[in-house]
Amino acid sequence: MKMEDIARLAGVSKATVSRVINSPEQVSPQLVSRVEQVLKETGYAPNLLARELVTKQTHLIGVVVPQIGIDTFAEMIEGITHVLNQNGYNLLLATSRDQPEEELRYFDVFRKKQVDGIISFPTLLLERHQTFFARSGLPLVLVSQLDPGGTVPSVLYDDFNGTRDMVEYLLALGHRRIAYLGVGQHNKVIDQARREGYLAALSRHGVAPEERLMTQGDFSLQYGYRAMQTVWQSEGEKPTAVFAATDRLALAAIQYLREQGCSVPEDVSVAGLDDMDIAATVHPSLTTVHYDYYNSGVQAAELLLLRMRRPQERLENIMIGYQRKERGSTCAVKK
Amino acid sequence: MKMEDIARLAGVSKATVSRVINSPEQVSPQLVSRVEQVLKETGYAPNLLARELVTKQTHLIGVVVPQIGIDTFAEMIEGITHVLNQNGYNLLLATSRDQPEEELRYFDVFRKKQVDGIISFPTLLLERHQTFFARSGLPLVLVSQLDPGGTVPSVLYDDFNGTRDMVEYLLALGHRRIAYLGVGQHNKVIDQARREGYLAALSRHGVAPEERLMTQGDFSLQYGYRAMQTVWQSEGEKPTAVFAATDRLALAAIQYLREQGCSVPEDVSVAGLDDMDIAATVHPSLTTVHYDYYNSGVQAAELLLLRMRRPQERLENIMIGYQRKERGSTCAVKK
DNA sequence: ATGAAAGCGCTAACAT
DNA sequence: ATGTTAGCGCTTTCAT
Repeated sequence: MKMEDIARLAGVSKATVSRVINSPEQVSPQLVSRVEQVLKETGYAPNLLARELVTKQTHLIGVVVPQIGIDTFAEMIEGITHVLNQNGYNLLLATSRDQPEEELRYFDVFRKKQVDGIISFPTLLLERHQTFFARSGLPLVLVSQLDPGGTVPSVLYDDFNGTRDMVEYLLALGHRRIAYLGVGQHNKVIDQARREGYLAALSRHGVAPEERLMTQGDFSLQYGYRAMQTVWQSEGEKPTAVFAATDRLALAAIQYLREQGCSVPEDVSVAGLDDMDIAATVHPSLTTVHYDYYNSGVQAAELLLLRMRRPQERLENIMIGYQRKERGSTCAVKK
Repeated sequence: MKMEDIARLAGVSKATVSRVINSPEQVSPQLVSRVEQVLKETGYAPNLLARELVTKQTHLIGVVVPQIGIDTFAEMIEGITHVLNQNGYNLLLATSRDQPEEELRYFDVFRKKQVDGIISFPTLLLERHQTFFARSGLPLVLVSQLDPGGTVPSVLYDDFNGTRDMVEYLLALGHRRIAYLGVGQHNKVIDQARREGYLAALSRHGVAPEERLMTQGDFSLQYGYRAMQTVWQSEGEKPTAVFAATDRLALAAIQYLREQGCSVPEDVSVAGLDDMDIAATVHPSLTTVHYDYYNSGVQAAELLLLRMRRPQERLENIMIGYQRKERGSTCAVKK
């Protein structure tokens, strides 16, 4: 069923049907109701591909994230989806599985699909990203990372200060040997700011970092467990506290420590970062750094909407703040 | 930059450019390389809208889920995405927020966008769903729910038996007063099978269900906490065990019990359902019913692919099995 | 206010 | 093997 059929059934021209659908105020009331009648009866659905080919607006936004199954990403996508849908946009979702090439491949698909804009959570920015940013002419927003070229606006997490703050908190509790469980292997950028925050806190308090207390891996619980094990079995005095770059790692670390007959927080304090919703529910409740990931998605979507409406306007990056949550998995070091 | 421009630059016709892109074997090697040269230099990206308008294939699959931020949904979407991307399809993602009307609205958008197929995790099937299934002519797959009309294939979770099995396990441990924390308020269908499984187990062992021990709510931790509280404060003897319809509810219930000075599992056993990945990591580790949600997404996507390739073939529903995981949050009832 | 016709960028049948 | 041409289903001038 196409527009021409509707036109014939209503005894009008294609153009009139199109007007009834898109700008009924331009058509006489009688014809409007006559056409609408037919529209109802037939259950006509306009072919948006055809419309979009003409109008050059697809109301489609391409979104790339490393994964979906991780709470923080899922929350963020939920925020993006909400705002975008609210504004009449649909989202084309893809996962890069931590591979920058995959991400670029999707950028290309998005471009061919004529998306109106792109939101991306990059793993690692390659030179080809820059080329794409410069050439595509598409409205873009980055999450969690800065565009070295300075043309694409970003939504950033204040990981450096969040981590520094938490580690200083541990230092204030009297801890000196503080382990760092990172995620650097897969996602360098996510790890970097946290690692630097950790080091900054130590240096500020005159504590020398020890390689054996620092690990890097991925987001998995298995890795968190093994990382804690590696640290725990390393030569030298045991750490009295652990900062994990994500809550999941922290949870896995606590599990390992518990199995070693070591209780948290009495023997070892453990702090995470993310504040996933169950962090306050489990026991011991997790001391962690809270970020509003849902909101970060909302901000990213709104930033993109802004960019699309006023392409030339210079936009500020948005920094997502943190809150330190002191809960049950940390306490003062034993004398 | 359009195809015509490429044609001009390469000194050939539009049709030849199209052939070089879509079926180079039909073009002489010299022209292929000449055109490809130009394609490279210009960084030409074909407008897929135009192609799709002609070929009537968008390689787009519409996916609707109630939410994204819940682990189980996110895992499932990850499975869908993986298979679909692997097969050259992209996914158009929407969330219904537990509203059947929203879901139908997206079905309509999908249809207009000319998607090649739809995967939906319905909250509640209305009559209009049936109408859509019958009229749209689109390849469809349902998750977690049966099509009453019997035309749309489904991927189902064996919630009835999973729950029954787990509750029988609790009964075998000697528990008789077993609470049920349900999710029925928002998603009737998800709750129904679990509730029936619970009742079936009780009835099989001659235990009369008690209204005061059964609640219904949503997926949130807050609700799980309040539900446990309601049950705990109800008139009558305290339950010795709790079956929660999801792990999240179980975790929240454990938190409430702990705050009441009640230890799990010594005083009260608690079992969940889902086996979210941290279920084995937290303490006490959670006795639960395991489902492979990622795989359910894979199955749904493959079922849809099958349906799209052979539209008339009658397809069997797929049942996702369960595994009972006996862990630390349950034990035999105290004598 | 309405209709006729051109055109969006591509594919595919047909002709050469 | 290559080019010409007619659509795909819509929107949007431009006439009337």
